[in-house]
Amino acid sequence: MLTISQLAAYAGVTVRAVRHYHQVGLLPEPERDRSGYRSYDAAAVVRLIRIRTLADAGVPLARVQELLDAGPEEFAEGVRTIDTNLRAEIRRLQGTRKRLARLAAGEHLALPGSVVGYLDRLRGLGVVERYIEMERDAWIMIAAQVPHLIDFVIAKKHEQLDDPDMVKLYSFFRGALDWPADDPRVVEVADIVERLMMRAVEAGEVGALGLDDQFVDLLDSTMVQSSPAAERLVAILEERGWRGWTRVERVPAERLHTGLPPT
Amino acid sequence: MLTISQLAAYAGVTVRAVRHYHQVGLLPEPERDRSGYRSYDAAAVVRLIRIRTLADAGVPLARVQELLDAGPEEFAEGVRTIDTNLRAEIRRLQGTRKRLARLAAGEHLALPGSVVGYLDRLRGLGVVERYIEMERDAWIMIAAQVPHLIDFVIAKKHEQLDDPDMVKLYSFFRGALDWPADDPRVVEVADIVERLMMRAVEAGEVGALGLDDQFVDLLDSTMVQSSPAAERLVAILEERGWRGWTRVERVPAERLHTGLPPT
DNA sequence: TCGAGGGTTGCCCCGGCGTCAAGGTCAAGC
DNA sequence: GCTTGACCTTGACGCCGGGGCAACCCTCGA
Repeated sequence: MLTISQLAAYAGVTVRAVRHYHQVGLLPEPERDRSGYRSYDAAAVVRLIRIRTLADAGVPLARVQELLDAGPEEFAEGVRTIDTNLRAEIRRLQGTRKRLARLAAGEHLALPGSVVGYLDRLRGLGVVERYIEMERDAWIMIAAQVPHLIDFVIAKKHEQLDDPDMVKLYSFFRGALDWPADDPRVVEVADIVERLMMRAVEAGEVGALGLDDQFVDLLDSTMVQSSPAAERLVAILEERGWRGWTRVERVPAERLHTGLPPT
Repeated sequence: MLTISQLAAYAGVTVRAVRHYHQVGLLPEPERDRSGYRSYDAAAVVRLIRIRTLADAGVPLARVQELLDAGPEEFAEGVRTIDTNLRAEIRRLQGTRKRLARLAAGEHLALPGSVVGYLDRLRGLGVVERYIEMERDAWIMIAAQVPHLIDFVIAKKHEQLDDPDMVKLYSFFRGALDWPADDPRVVEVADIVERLMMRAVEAGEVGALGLDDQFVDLLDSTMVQSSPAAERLVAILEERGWRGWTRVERVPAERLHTGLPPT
């Protein structure tokens, strides 16, 4: 006969665990010897190893109980389910490994791939990292608010970037953050933006993304505060009858939306 | 800005979990709007997704805290460790799947492969299943008591089975369980056993496996009670000066051990 | 104006043991 | 025979990562 520690060691569990199984009724209490020690037979070994095999597979002890006391067909059915779950868990862990590797590589897991690709395109245009980071944060917020629209919106932005005027506008973010407010080039940029806005209105691109007003204000104020030149740019446009940036309005009447302009 | 449910949904966690992270200080409490609602920014999204990536990898929240607040090299080192653990966990689960399949197939996980092979050899000799089951239980107990010796002992048993006399002895368990006690063949078997024991003594095979006396008694009594013929066999041997079965003694003096005879 | 569907805090609950605490038993060595 | 140290016993509390629920507040659309 076996002592509890022999039993436990052979099955690869702790003595504490075996007693726990007694407590919850999963393993029947065996006979005791005259000193009160539990004394186990082969059936206990077999049952304990079955318990551990199932428990190692992540099966809750209560379910282990049911399975071991069930008929062979219910048992087989249960094991199939467990194995399916195990496979799923293995795949989940493999996915986690990939995400972990991306995290370690400094990738931005908070953004869908489409947005990352878009930001890379901006980087390719020479846009400074400071601006990219602002825009990235904005996209994170947008993706969180309207995740189902994000790929569609990004596709729109890519289309816009095919317009040379839009590329010129982005060149504003290549060095313009350092321009003084009275730099004459700011006026040139304003002209470009106005042309873009007119075209957007003509194309009927007056969508509402469903972003809340507060957030739009936040994006606009981030833009305005990013540099004196940016502040000036927005002021010029407002003089010409365009209010806002993220969501542009023609003052006083029509509410326009350019399909989500930069920050 | 995001509400807690937008944040939670985007990161794929529950609202409850986000609040839990606030409680344990893992995610800083954000600003509140005028109605007291939490209001999240992009940094919170990034942090939450990092938390989840690590937590999904099985990292305890306290360790997640340390990692996220650590320098890049400590972070990288930590991630390496986590990934190693993940790989180990995946391998563990794959092993569990195999064991589960064996369990479902009705295999005896409680026995090392060497013993299973030995029992199969007995089956091949035509030994009846009733006896095999008795012997299997005995081997489970032996394996549990002296796991480090089991393969060695089984190798010995295989050697013994190369002896034609031993094969004849096992043929006893092919039908002899049904023999009457006064069957003359029992005496023949006793002769065979005696020859085997003599040879074991000559070969100096007088080992002590370290099995406890109680257990040896149990095995012997199981043997004796298995059939009238078995009882008779043991009685004959005792008359001739051999006591015991599992651990044989030459009466009155030398204590012999045959290298673990059957049951 | 009202109800549905958010949000808030606070507290208890779970599984699967680990970890004491406070003793009893047993074999071995002196 | 006595001590030592390794084992055994029961019982109670601790741990993690939240889930669930109560009871209330806030906001928005019909």
